[in-house]
Formats: sequence, structure tokens, C-alpha cells
Amino acid sequence: MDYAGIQHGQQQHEQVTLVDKVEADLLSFFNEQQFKAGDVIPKEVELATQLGVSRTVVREAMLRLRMRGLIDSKKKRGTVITNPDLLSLIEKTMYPGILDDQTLRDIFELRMVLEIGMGDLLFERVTQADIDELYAIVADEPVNTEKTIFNIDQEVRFHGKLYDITGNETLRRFQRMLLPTFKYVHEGDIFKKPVQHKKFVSHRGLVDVIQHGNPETFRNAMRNHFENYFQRLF
Amino acid sequence: MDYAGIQHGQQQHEQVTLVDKVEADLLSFFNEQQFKAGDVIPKEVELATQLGVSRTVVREAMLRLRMRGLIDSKKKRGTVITNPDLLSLIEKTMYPGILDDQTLRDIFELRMVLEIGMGDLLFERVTQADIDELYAIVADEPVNTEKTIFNIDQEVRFHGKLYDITGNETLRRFQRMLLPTFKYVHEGDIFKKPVQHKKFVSHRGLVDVIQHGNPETFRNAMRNHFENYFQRLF
DNA sequence: CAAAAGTATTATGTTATACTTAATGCACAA
DNA sequence: TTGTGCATTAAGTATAACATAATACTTTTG
Repeated sequence: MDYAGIQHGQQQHEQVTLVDKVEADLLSFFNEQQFKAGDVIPKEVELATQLGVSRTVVREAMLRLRMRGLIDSKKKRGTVITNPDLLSLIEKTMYPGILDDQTLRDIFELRMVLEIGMGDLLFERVTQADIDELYAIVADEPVNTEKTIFNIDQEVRFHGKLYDITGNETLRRFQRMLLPTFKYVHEGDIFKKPVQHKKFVSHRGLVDVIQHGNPETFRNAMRNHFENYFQRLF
Repeated sequence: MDYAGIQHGQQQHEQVTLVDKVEADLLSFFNEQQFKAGDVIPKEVELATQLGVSRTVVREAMLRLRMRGLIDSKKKRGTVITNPDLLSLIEKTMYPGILDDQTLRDIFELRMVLEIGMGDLLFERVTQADIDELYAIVADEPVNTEKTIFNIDQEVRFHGKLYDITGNETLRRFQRMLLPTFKYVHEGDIFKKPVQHKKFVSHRGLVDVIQHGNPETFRNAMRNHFENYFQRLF
């Protein structure tokens, strides 16, 4: 594993700027002072003079911290430490227009990996009410003809419910985060050939497996459900 | 799904600041102009006058974009569009001290979901060289006694290699991102009972499956490999 | 005397300007 | 042709001043 040369931050050209240093300084300072959520930190000018830099630099560094959800600033009250919200940040970045095709493809794969692998969580936490809801969702679907019209909203509703059932909030956040890319993939031309919307295992089939099967049969069913995507990707 | 009230950005107090607007403006501008990686964007002063704001505001907005890996600035050359670096940002924020226990538990589950679900990618892209390398890694491991000493570095090497094999860069980044939490989980007391380090399926067993099995048998083997974790979580 | 209205203060948000630094390109010399 | 050096350019940094909004304080008024 060659991690050398990986640019970890925002500065791809080795330019360790003053703001970078101040950002790190502030972080270690907060750590030293054992600041916890809600605590007010010194005002910008104080930090600036104390660190021997201009207020501009301090502001830019704090802007980054604020962006990472580490602090929150209000007008007169000053700036306070907050609990970081890990994923909200990526959620914003994750809009597909700016992602290159390879990353989109990666994300699409990632989605399938998640849904195939979630079997155990699903079976551990699913309730009969959940299953009923899933049946209700698939009941809305058009009759299972050979090639049903692909309905993206149905798709999202169904698979979204699966994520809900896992009870894993982080997982659900990830799904919400990846969601925008799916529509894009379906509408775009990531796949060479158009996606066949004939499902090997239908949504209804998956619910049946959840009702009567076990994690292992679910994994296989979900894998089969994704068959045409896999064929296109590989 | 109730998305109302979700605080999406960095400004928790509804203060939509000028920088926020300019940030969004710049993004849509880049999108309009169909900028792709490598393209140079107008210089700060131009953008400032064009948008009718001060250079400072433009700079702060661009600082955020740079932080998100969307642009990269050099001294004379100006600022260019780059492929967004989705995850490096979180990687930095993801240090476990600030995550609550539930999130840590969620992340741990997520890891297992990923590794169980990655079977198909693995088999599609694994080479004999990869398998040899995996065998080399497990060869370093202590002899498989009933309760082997749990070696976190071995663990990381082995499972990290699996992520590498998938050839999915996004997936690998996720792993690197989640990595710090694993050590924390093992050292901390997330689990009620101490983790039994006896593996149901050993690392060597997994390699054997990769050599001779298929995605389905791999998923089951990996599930089994995680058995003691599952027992502890559920 | 207490509640409301108004005023002062304060810390962040924003603007403007000037200076510093490093990379690029061009010109001139070897 | 090659290489050195200077001018130029655009980002990085610094400073000062004003705008804005939230808080604290004071005054008015019932």
C-alpha cells in the first residue's frame, strides 16, 4: 500500500499555507483547553493577535472548521464549539454533475455491495409491520410484465425502506447521500448498453424472502435482483 | 421520510450568509460553463466584480470549494477545476474521540456489511498475484491456536488488501475513512463482553475461499468470519 | 415598581486596499 | 540553442474601516 504522495488535505501542491497551520493550531488549542460542545472560544481578534497572524487568516481557518461542523458562529455571541455532523458535508458535495464517470460507477457498485451485505442487519431488526409496509409498496407497482417500465420513485421507496429497517442511522445517511447519483446513472449513459429493467428477482420476490427466508437467502436474492446491473458493469 | 428541518449546511442558525450564496453561485456557474477538470476559472477579482461582492467573499467561498476538493489554486496559474475529493475531508473529521457510541457501533456494522457484500467485486477483479499476496499476509500470522492473540495490524493489512482488490476507489476510501474507528472499538468498551478473538472462519480460510470458491461462498464465509462480532452486537 | 421601548455595545460579517510571494513567460546574453 | 534573469500576474496575507445583528443596559411609561 503506497500512501506516499497522497495529498491529504485541500492543498494539492505542497503549499502548506498559513491558513493550514492556523487551522491545525486552533484544533490543538481547542483540544488542549478541553473545549466541549457549547463552549465559547476566544474572539477572532484575540486569536489573531495571540497567534501572531492577521484576522483574515484566522477567519479563513475558522471558516474551514465551521464547514466541518466543528464550530458555529453567531453575531454577537461569538463562536461556539458544536458536535460535528460527519455526513452532511459530503451530502452537499455529492451532486453528480461534478463527479466523473468512474466515481459514479464506483458509487453504484458501492450501493449494491451495501444492499447485498445488509442481510443480517435486516433480519435482526425487521418487524412484521415493516414487511407489511414493503408489501404495500410493491402492491403499488405495475403488474409484473416481462419488461416493466422502470420507475425510479418506486425504486427509491422500496430500497430506501430496506435501509430504514436496518436501524443503522449511519447506513441510512449513506444511502441518502448516494441517492442523487442513482437517478443520474439511470438517466445518463454510464452503462454502455441501456439498462434492461427486467428483474431476475423482483421487489416482491425480495419481500417474500424477507418474510420466509434468512440472511443468506436474502443475500443471494438481492445479488440476483441486481443481475442486469452486474452484467453491464463487468 | 421527513427531510424537513434537516440542517444541511454549516450554518446552524439559519443565517444564510453571503458566502453561502456565492458558493452556490460559483457552483452553478461552473456547471453552466460545463467546466471539466483542468479548466481554469476566472480570477478572484473578476469573479468578485462580476458577482458584485468583495474579493474576500469570493475567496472564502472558493476556500470552501477548495476544501471540498473541487478546485485547486496555484500562485500565478490561477485556479483550476479538479476532480472532487469526496472523502478526504471526512477522513480528517473522523477521529473517534468525538463520535458517540451509537455512531461507532453503526460504523462497525457498516464495515461488516461492506465486507460481506463485496464478494462479487472481489471475484470479478482478483488476480492470482493478489491471492498470493493474501497468502503471504496470513503466513505472517501466528499459528492458528484456539485463541490467537488479536493483532490489529494484521487485521488491517488483511482486510485492507481485500478492499484494494475490489478496484473500487471509493470503497477503498471509505475503508480508510472508517479505519480509525476500528482500533477505537477494539480498545474501547463498545461491546458489553470482551471480544472473543477466536475466528469461526480464519483469514486463511477466507483466502482459500477466494482461491477456490465463488461470490456466494465468500459472502457466507465472511459472515461466519464476523460471527463473534455479530453475537456481541445483537 | 415592572414591563416595554429605546440605546449602546460587542463580535462577527463584509468591503476595500495595499503589500508579499511564487510561478510563468519573455527577453536578452552566452 | 540554452540558460539566466527580470517583469508580470494571480493567489496569499495584512490592515483598517464599516455593516449588521444580538445582547446588555438604560430610560421611559403604564
